[in-house]
Amino acid sequence: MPQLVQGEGNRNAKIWLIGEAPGEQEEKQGRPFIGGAGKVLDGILHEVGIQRSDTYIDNVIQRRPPENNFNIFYKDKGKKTPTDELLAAHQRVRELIKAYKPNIVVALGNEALRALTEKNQITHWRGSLLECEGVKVLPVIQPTMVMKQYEHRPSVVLDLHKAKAQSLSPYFPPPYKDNFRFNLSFEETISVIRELHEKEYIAFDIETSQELGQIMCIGFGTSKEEAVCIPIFYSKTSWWTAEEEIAIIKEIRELFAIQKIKFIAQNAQFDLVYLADKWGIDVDRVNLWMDTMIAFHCVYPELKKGLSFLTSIYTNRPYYKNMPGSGGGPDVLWTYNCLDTVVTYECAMELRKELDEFKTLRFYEENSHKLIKAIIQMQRRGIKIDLDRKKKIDEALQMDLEVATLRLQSVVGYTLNPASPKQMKEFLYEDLGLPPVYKKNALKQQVITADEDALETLDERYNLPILKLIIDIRHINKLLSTYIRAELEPDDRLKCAFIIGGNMKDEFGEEKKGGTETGRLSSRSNVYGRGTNLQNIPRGDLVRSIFIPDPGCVFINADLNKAEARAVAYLAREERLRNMLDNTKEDFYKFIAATFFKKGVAAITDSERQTFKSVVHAANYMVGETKLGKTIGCPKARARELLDFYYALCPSIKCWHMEIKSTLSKSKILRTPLGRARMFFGRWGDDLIREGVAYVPQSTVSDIINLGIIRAYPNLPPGWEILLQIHDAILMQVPIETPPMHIQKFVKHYLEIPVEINDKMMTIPIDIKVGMNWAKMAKLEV
DNA sequence: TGCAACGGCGCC
DNA sequence: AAAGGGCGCCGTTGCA
Repeated sequence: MPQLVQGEGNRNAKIWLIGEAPGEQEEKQGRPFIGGAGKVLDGILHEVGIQRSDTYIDNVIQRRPPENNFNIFYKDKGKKTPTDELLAAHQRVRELIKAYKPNIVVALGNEALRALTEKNQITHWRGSLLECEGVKVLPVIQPTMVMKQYEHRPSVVLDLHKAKAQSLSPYFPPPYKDNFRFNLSFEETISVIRELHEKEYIAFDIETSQELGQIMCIGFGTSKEEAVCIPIFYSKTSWWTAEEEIAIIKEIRELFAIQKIKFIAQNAQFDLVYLADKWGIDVDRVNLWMDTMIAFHCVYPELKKGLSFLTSIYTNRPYYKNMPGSGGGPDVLWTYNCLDTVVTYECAMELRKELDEFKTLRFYEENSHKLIKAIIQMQRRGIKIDLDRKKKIDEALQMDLEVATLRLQSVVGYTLNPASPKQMKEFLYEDLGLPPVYKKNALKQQVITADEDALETLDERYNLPILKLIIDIRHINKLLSTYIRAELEPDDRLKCAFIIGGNMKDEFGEEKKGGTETGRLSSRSNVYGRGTNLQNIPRGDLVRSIFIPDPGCVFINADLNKAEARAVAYLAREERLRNMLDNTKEDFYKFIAATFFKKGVAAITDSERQTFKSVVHAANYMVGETKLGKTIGCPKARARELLDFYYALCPSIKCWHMEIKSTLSKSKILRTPLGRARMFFGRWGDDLIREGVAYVPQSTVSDIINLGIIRAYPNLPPGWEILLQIHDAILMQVPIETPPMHIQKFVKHYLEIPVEINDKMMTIPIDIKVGMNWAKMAKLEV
């Protein structure tokens, strides 16, 4: 007879935790939440500062279902009709809540959510303050899910913080008194827009139709409960007459030009690009004051940053993205639009306070925020493409591909697709019977692979020229499909989107993680789905040669010299490394190699230099000997020796690693010299420390280059444009007649930025190159 | 036919 | 014992 697991703890506690059903361990010991899930829960409670003894913990169902399969409590497969047992269990929990009236009940998981509120989908409702028997209910993702997918943990931590705050009183927060205005006449619309002129803060949001490529409506929120929505399109036609539409858009354009209004948006890049493209709004002149997505991403880059997630953290509004879609008529879209703006307004105000608490508000304002407009212009401009050259390269590669494919077929005897990992593995490890080569996949599992490394290894060992051919075919495929055939804009330019912090892709507002965790920019295809990532264009001549400056211009490439190595030297207070980088006239990596081999710098070969470049990189970022040995092609012991040499030469590097570890263990927050503060949520361990070790110098460097863009952008002389940011470099174009001296002066003035790190000023020198296409860039001669 | 997961690969 | 961090895009595959 299965044992019932009774609730545990103090029923008079202010905070209750209700789970789904006991698991194996719970059943054995007759206590709730004591197995793996219990450990997870305890850890989070500890982190949040809730004593388990100050809670009452129970489950909806008190007996363990066979195989932990909760579905047995439903009569049908669709999980719609609860059995009598489940209904009784719902009743029991509700009666208990009614009798004891805790200040708040945390519903852990979908079944608890259902039992207390009859709602579904914990991932939607988590963090929303709901009600049961007059008591506050906060749905939270269940610890079991955190065990399976660790990335759910942060939301549980944040939600339990909210639960703790709400447990102080039994009262619900005051309800929102929403005042949303829409469905106005033309005259009312014009006058409403003019009323907006007097507002200090306005949150705005557009709803678009990808299908029509149109802005459907625009909403303006002027407090956390007041908003107006102005429709433009509905159901494939304009809402207004042509004259009215022109007049309204003109009014909106004027509104956005008012400098004293502080504009707020969630992911302003998206809205501003549309507003500029469709309505001719002058992005440069909009006084954007706060971008909630970018701000949130500054501190919490690991978390989702969609509006619904922010809403659950910074407001008391319940989840609202479940409103009916287009079937609900125009009012639904407009209400939704209004809600988005008031929520954005409230989140902005709360985020502001939080950034201030984290002492990173200034960083947000001076760095991330100011970057937004500069980046929008880069995205809108794009780069000119040499169409003739592109066509020739396409044809040549296509030809090469066909020849190589035919040869492959004739050797193999059937149509083997080198782009298919499945077919390749069968070919290598079954047909040819070669011993499998392994690698670690994204989940850190050892898996059999047929990647380029494996092909090269096998070719070396067994001399199989066919593998070289396969590598060639893959290269050509990659070049053609990813780069040469990237979709151009209607104006034949290649454009991309730069992402500062997160991006929501789909039109239902479903959250998609985006942006980098390190403060770098990322690049991808733009909001229209055209273009591609322009930060990973192959370095060889072939592809880069199709990128050309506009007529009358030349490309200027400005890159920060050994930026990350310098940052590490300063961050680690590694005097010798700092001195070598700042004061050694010889090549830095050759110098280190020469020290190791105890011979002159001149005698160092290129391959020796490359080896030590890898060693420095590996040692700085806590790469192990195995991986290093693999990268530079030497036995593990040799790699160990090289690492030890470097650590002995620059002993402070290891101290710096320890420092990062100690800071992370204390606060989970790392602060960079530029004032960027990030909270870490990862599982404690070496991976987390390695992440921290990579994060600080990486973000420092990208923040410096971005600061350069911010400083240069408003001061660009006529005809000068910033085209790309590639982590530690920027690509610009300038009029061809610009004197080299002028270029050098400008670049050094705006881009070489002294930064104080550990009481010393670090200035990363900039190398400037110039050229008529991106492949042929030569050092700028002054 | 559309979608998500995955392997593979380009860059810093 | 062994361990690199950070991105985005393409094609294939398997599932709905």
